[in-house]
Amino acid sequence: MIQSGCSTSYEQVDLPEIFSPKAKNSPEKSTPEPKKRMERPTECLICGLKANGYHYDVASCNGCKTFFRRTLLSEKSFECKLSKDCFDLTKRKKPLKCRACRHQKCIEVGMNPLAMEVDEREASSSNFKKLTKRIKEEESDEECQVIEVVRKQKEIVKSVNSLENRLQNIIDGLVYLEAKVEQFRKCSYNPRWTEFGGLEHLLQTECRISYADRYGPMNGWPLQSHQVIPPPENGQKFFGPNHHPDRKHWFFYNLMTTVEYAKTFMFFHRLNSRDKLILTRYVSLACMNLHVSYSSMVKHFEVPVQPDGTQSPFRDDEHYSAMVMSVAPLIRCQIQSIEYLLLKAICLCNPAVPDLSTNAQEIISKEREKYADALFDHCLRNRPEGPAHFAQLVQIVDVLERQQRIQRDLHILHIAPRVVKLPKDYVIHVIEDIMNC
Amino acid sequence: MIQSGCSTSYEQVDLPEIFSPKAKNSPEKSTPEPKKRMERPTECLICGLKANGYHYDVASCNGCKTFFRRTLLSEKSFECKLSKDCFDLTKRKKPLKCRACRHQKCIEVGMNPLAMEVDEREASSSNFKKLTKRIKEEESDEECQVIEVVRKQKEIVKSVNSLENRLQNIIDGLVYLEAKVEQFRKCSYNPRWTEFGGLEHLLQTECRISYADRYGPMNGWPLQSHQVIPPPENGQKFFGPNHHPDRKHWFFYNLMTTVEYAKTFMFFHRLNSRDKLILTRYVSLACMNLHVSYSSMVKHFEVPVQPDGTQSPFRDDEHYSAMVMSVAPLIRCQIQSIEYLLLKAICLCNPAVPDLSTNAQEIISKEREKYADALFDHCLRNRPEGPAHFAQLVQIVDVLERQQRIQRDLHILHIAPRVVKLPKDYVIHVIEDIMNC
DNA sequence: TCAGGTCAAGGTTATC
DNA sequence: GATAACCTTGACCTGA
Ligand SMILES: [Zn+2]
Ligand SMILES: [Zn+2]
Ligand SMILES: [Zn+2]
Ligand SMILES: [Zn+2]
Repeated sequence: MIQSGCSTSYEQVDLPEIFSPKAKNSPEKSTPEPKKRMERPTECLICGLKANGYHYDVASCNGCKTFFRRTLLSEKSFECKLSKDCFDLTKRKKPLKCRACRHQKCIEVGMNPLAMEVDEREASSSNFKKLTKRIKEEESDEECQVIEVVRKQKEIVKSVNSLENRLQNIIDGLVYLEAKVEQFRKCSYNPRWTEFGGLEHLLQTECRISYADRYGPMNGWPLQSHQVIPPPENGQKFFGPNHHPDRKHWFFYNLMTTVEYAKTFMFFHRLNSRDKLILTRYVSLACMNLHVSYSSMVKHFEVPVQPDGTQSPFRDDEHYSAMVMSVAPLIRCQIQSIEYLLLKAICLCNPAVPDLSTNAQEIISKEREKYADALFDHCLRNRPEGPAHFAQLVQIVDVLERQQRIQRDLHILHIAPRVVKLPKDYVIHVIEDIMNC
Repeated sequence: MIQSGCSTSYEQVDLPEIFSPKAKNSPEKSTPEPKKRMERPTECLICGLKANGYHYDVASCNGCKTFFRRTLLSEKSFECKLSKDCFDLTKRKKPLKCRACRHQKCIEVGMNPLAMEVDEREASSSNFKKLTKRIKEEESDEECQVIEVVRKQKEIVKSVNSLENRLQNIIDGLVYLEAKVEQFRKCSYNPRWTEFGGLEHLLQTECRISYADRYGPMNGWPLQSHQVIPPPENGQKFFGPNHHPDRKHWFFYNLMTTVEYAKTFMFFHRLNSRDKLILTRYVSLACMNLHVSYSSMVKHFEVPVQPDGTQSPFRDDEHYSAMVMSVAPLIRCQIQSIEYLLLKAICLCNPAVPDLSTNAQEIISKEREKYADALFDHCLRNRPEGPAHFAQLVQIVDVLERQQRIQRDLHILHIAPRVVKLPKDYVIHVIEDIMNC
């Protein structure tokens, strides 16, 4: 099952398999290979000069490393005085001197602020907060007084920059969140899926994303290839309450992760319980699909690999077509990481979900607008054919919508009837709650 | 017979014990130790912070350890901008930041560059050369001069470097040869031992080591435990011309291998036939013993294990003692692979073998010197107590000498009389030629 | 290896 | 335009 990245939810037939090694031969593949962390990097992904290693997870030079750290920990914000492409190396061989563009590029190539070791002082009094804290709705909270003073001094500057900053903050927030989500997937938290409550329970309980910090990464991941149990032919592996502390049930875990992802959004907490339930029940599958499809694309179209190293091959052409359904559009428009993040937020903020209260519709609609604006702005700045590209990206939302409908239909037709016959403690409630709607 | 690694040469023979662990209490060692290395060190002798162990023979912290290595291997020299007492902890509680004084202090407290594992490139750095040379010659220069002189001596360094290269080449050659020898032992070449000519024939014929390439490894080795025929109680297994193509007579094969090993040495071909015969007849047994004992040590096997997986268990304490005779000293001094290789070459180059021509004595003597020099140098660089360790290693040659004498005496007393009575095609000539001398 | 730290060099801005 | 005060940068250092 590509969407979960798990070929074994209950058994192999439940949902179409979408990935296979065959997929490599897809004629659509033309992504330029981003270099993997295998060899010594040669070129700084930010400025193009000689890289001297990986810094904050990105092949980069010493200068860009220091720059990223400095700017993140500083209180300043920058503004490009040219055309916001000073570090676009497709347009020029050498970047121009521009801190705004340089910082932007650092984020775009994926510099990870979580790799930074900041103490509390630093973390609380700096730009770091912007990138690592979720964006605060309209006005910023009170921070320490020193910063308050600084802010007042720079009020004028700020108002000029505010829109740009706001969009940047949105992106920074999503970048940060995604990093946390990935940590969560890799962490050793692994509840017994059959004992885990349903969606409602998931929504009522505390946010689990931060468990990653408490639990730390799963020991021994990624697994060695001989440890990776191939998905059994009969698909029975995950039937029943078999639970290995270091093996995750990825369909379950990815769905849960997506719900936790939703729970970190500020607007989400302005919804009432019923709306929360309705929204997550509907959108989680599509969000998860986008997540897994994007990961697959980034990994060059191979079988999706979960953080533990397990793969989910699929069996036939039908499954293959089902996969292409959401992966192909991503590849076609060469989606980039920030675009993906904004798109996922847009998927989450779906005001068209049936049965939402009017209030929820309003809130969610406003939120979607925010992310859509940010995506549009981002496209304008970073794509030659900005508006057209934006339109292409938005179409992906429709694809995801159709895809999740198909998956649910298949589940209801083929899986649910079997699940009914299963012993009660064989049922994974989160999956059933989400898939049967 | 443990020394051959085969308890079945012709039959099981008991060797008397002549060597006991007591022998390790060499009376020569009584140097007054300046500082004991017994307990965990608490304080870095250079900077006064918490030491995390001994580095380069000195209780020191990780920082000072790293600093010493870096500065020694660098070409730079430093200069104190204050009064050369920045690391004088009697004058201040915390040292000042000063690389000149820190490096100086490292030398003063006795950090030993010979404990550094440097490759050739690194070793050619001037700072390293200077300090190692000084320590070797036990000069006590004024420390400040050391660094001054370093620059002026860069030319000398180059000539010293060539010696280093030569020593490294010697080691490289032995490492390569050993790999070939091991291949040979594992290969499927397995002549009928009773039809095989004697030592003279072995010397006259082509080098067999390279047969390994032609024959390839023996199929099915190592044998499964159920395939390993336990040595028969009566020791008759290898009596007679029984020959299995995939079972080797290890006493015969190991001796043959040792002669082939000798034949690969350049100096060996400068000897006349008579000297070749005399030399190999005498030294092959000891060389083979060293080989088998070392393998046993490496494999943590009390009983020597042959490449096919067969073992040679021994029956009682007497056999055990006989084995310990040459294995125990190896374990005691924690012999390392390169030391073993050099030691084996030294064993081979024995100018004291009776009846050698004067010419041969000269050649062999020179050769032994070469390997002994290399071993000494290697100990100096890699062992904290280099010279003492070297002495310990050389003592092993004496042990091997006594051991082979005992083995031969036993053979002549107990085995040879029986062999005489055997049918002619039951005799393994290589063994008889070597053991009856 | 890659975090954070340091600081000389060079650039920028403020002031005269 | 000169001078000083301040900021930015990145090579290099340190240690886990
Ligand atoms: Zn760079
Ligand atoms: Zn710019
Ligand atoms: Zn120290
Ligand atoms: Zn000093």
